Amino acid sequence: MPELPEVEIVRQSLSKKIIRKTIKKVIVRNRNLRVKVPINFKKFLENQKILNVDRFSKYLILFLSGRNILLIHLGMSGTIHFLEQNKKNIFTNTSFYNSPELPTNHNHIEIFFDKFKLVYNDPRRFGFFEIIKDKKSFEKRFEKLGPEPFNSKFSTNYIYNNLKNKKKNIKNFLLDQNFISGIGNIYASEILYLSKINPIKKGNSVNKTECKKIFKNTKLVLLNAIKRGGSSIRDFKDLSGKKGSFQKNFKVYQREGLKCKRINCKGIIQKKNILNRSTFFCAFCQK
DNA sequence: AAGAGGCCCTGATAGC
DNA sequence: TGCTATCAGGGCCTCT
Repeated sequence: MPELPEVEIVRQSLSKKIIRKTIKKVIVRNRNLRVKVPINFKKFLENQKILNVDRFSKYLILFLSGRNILLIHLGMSGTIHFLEQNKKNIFTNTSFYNSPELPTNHNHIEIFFDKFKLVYNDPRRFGFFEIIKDKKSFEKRFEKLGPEPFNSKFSTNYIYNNLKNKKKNIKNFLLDQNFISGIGNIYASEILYLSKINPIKKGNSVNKTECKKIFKNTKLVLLNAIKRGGSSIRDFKDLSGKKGSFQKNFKVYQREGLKCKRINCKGIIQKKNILNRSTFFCAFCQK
């Protein structure tokens, strides 16, 4: 479901709720996520205080007082719900990302604090929870991943040097987390549109000027998305204003058959399957 | 070794 | 109505 901007919005909302709070109780209702939830998962969390909520790429990183680290990945369909406990001890939903009401099914993990709880819901179960026990394993966990777009390691030259001898198409490069971390299927299409590059263009035929555009537009698109609270594409029911709104800024994603938004461009947005992921682009202005 | 493709899983929607 | 097929915001593993 979420790409870097959406996970960042979750991180921000979570921070406001749980930093310096202590986990009272944990219920695991279904261990069968993408990675099996460890059998002693509760032990690692209960009575731990949340020191900080960080994020790398699409991973949420919760630093716990006992020095363990909880890693959360939302996969394609994971959502975290915040439920407040009222005077009658009934939990009522106050969701913060993309999920107006707590669904009845697929609530796999519940984390109780004083007066509220977090519920992890994930129909497809591509998400996962992981406990990391020390700093070394923590660094190792992310060592194969490429830099985030905001990291100084990410630069025009970094892009160019990685692409220059490669036959892989540029769309798949942007989705390759070992090259750059945080871009997903929506933002890859959007970045290439703004950069006027055709998604099927091979790495070795992307020139330096184009790399510069990718560099600039990657940061632009992700930062704008964060500014607008991320993109909400599946949940159209909620009107509470808690949804992200970047979907209104999509130039190509889910715009198949519609006119290209570039001024004076006569192109029509096309949809093409690249490595089994839908890719949207304007063949007229993306060369 | 790089790169293509399959697979994990459920739910919504389209088409017959 | 009730089937089947296709597609979803991700990432890991395998095969060539």
